[in-house]
Amino acid sequence: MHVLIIEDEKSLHHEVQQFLVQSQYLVDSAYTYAEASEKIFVNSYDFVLLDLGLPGGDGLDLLREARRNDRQEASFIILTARGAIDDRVKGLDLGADDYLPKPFSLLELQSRMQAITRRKFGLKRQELTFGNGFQLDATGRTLRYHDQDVALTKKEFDLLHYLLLHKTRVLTRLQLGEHLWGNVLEDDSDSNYIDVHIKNLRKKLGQFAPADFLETVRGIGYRMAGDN
Amino acid sequence: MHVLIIEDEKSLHHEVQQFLVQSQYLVDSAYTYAEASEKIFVNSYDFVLLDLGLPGGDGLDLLREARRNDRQEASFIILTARGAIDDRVKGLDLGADDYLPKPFSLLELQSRMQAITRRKFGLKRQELTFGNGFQLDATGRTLRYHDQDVALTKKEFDLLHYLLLHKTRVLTRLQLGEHLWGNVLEDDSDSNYIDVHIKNLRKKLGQFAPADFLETVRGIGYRMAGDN
DNA sequence: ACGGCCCCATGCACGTTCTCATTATCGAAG
DNA sequence: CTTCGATAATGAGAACGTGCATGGGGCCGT
Repeated sequence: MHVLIIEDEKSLHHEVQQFLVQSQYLVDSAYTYAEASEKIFVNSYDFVLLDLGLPGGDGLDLLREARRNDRQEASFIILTARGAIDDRVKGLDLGADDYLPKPFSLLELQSRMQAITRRKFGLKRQELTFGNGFQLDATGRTLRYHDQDVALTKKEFDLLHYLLLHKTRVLTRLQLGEHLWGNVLEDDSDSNYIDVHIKNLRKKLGQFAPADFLETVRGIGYRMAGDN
Repeated sequence: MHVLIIEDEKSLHHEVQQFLVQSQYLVDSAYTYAEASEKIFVNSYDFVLLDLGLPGGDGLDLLREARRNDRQEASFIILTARGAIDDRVKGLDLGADDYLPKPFSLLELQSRMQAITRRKFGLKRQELTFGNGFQLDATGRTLRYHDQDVALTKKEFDLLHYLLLHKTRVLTRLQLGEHLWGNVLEDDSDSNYIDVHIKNLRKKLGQFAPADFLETVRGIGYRMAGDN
């Protein structure tokens, strides 16, 4: 999951960053309006944490811009100073997904992000199931097949998780690269490392059950089949 | 175990503090509302001892704030003046775990804390068992393997105890650092002292039985496996 | 002052990720 | 049905990152 932190206050920024990195998110940083604007335009994120009191411009403009051309599918969480109710209302009007009054604890941030993810993908529980017996727990970062653990590396897990969230949708290598590796859009790297990870994933899953649910869509990308 | 004492009356505060430090807790202190508020938001605790008659604000607000979308996983124990029944009721309503009418004995405090710990982790007895023959007694701070004592240092014991309480859950170095060393998040110490303690622990336990129940989760942290 | 414990620095070992060369497979066109 | 170009899968190994082992120094309590 690719997250952008927009916050000018250094220590808070750093704290949140550390926490998210530890929690296995892929984190980008912006400290000013200009920086944020560029990154939002160039990259594609799953979450944007947006502080409003930015040097160089009104943070809400960023949200407005991003929502206008829906190239940015990120969920926005607004970080407001305590009591700035106006900003909250305006933010939610503009399509923010949630707001978080400062000061907030990291646990709270985490649970909001999880809640948003669940809402966004219409999940009821934290676990994702697929392929007749596999069960992925995003919080514990574990995968099980009928009660036995399946050991995956970090990248393998992230890849599987992302495919699973967008089940039945075809994901291009570009999209996977952006959200899981933070690659910029245009670098058409002739590398095939995503293919390699797909292969490794199939191999590991294949030890338990035929991994035909992870389909190749020739010329486009990969896709996780829905259950039947 | 990380404890925050919120109490403005100096001598009582000091007395409790001394006692808890002696009992091998990791103790933080707050004497005012503002101080308490900051510490609660920055750190993560296992217990918060909360006096309600605070200078600078109503202590119940702290509890309310903390409980609003699980900001803190800490257990709150409210310290009430004798007879202030209203506060007790309000406190328990807001999700306090217990209350303690002043004056109270330190032994009583200790037994309440132990009771809460047992409740929180669903334990019936005081002892935690694991790895086919090990038995950890939290009160006596002793570890035995089939009736023979295993000598552990303070940090080794605390580490083992904490992992055991959260059995099957992966604990990051960050979490261990916060709860056992009281580290704040931002010091990104690239130190490996937690690894060292893990190693020493494994070595000591390994003298009695294979210590494979203490698993490494690469890139994340450590985890105590459940018994089979 | 002494001993033990805790923290830190270093070097090594191993697992993970990525690159590259090669082989297999697909799909369109003849 | 066959051929051919494009695309994907594979295997091997290089580069990188992370955890583990070890020993020394400093700090604390006795």
